[in-house]
Amino acid sequence: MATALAETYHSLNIPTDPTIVATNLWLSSPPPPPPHSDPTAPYLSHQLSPISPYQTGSTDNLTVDIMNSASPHHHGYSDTSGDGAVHGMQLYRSNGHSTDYTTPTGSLGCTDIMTTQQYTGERSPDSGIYSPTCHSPSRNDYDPLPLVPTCTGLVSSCSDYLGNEMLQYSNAATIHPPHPAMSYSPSHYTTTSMNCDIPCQPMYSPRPHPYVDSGSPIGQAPQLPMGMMDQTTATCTSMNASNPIQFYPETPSDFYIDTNGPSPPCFPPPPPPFTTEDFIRPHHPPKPNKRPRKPKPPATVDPSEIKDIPASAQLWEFLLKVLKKPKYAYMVSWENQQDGLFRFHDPPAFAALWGRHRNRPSMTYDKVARALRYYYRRDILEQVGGRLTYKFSPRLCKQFSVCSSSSDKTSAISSSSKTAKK
DNA sequence: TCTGAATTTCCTGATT
DNA sequence: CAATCAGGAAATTCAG
Repeated sequence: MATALAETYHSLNIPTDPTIVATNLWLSSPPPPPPHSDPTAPYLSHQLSPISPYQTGSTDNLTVDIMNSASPHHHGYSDTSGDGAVHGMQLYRSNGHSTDYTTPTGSLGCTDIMTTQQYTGERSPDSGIYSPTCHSPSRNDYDPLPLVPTCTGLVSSCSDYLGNEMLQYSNAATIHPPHPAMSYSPSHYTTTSMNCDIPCQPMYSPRPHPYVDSGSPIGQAPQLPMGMMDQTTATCTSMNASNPIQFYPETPSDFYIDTNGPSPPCFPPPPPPFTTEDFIRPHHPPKPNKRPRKPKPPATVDPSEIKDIPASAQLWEFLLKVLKKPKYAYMVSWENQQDGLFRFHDPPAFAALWGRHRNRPSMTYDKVARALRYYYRRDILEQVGGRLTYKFSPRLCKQFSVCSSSSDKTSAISSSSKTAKK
């Protein structure tokens, strides 16, 4: 793939750097920046990228450690650059839940996540190091999922969409195609290949953000903060293998970002990927009791979020699959797998996941819960006392071994459950 | 086209 | 007070 990239560069008369290797997205020693950048010039490897309002410094090779934290809502970030700070990361969380984030420099403790939270950096006047700070933007000035429409820097190997109500992590910079005429497919932002011949496609369709009332002057997703990448192996695979969440190493290996001061933009910004309307909470006027149903939106290209779960899977089957995937454990996880007891930790996130699986964008936890309650009478679930806690029935657990980690016979109950009395 | 299963949607009321 | 639970009722989707 490096050969293909080199050929592309050669065809565009773009110098390549021999130190670029397939698994290295970033270089450890950026060359000096040019004296100025020409927006019309070809993208040279040493050109600067635009500086965003959320400029940060160097970027750590972040480890998102959800499973191993004390709380399922706790996310730890490792300081792989070893300087005592976690750099250049933005965290987007829009599920409305309070979360406490801890970094090597201390607890950040953001609590208001009615809007997307952003963790941005502040440069220390002494050390020049950027340290994470917590920024909870107001409802009218937050940054709604800026990565989504630009699909820049997507690493497909950890590209599971965690969703509208879920978490998206980014490091500090944005990948840009090396030339305006080029575009990247998300699938080619792997650690081993880049290709420019497939049109860039947004990973997610633009969607209304549930936490914006109106009037937000959002026209263009802002560029993500830029910073010098101080890791040479900041790849998805370097993350906690049990929690391979979506990750956007934004800077291709052949770009360098100046952290020593403001930099002029070196290429035209991408077209506005969002409109204001994309982020306005859909208005729900008062409805009569018997309301006309909204027409179902056209099916997306692939509504199934988890590829190994058939779109026709029932909710309980979907649940079992999700429960098997550690990366979704922050949404729902076993409380006692032997007993079939599980608990939702992030109900909106799971609802969004289920909704996408079924191409139901308006899915909510309330609806999921209603569907789950129907399982009581079908002896698929049984009632337990705790909030957000459900339990697969002993029949299901015993008969189909779905509650132990041994075998997967979930397909067997599909047919049998169809005979259950309504 | 019809039918039934499995939700999905909306609702009211109770509980935490 | 908000979130969640419980369950009724009706609409929707889809497979057979």
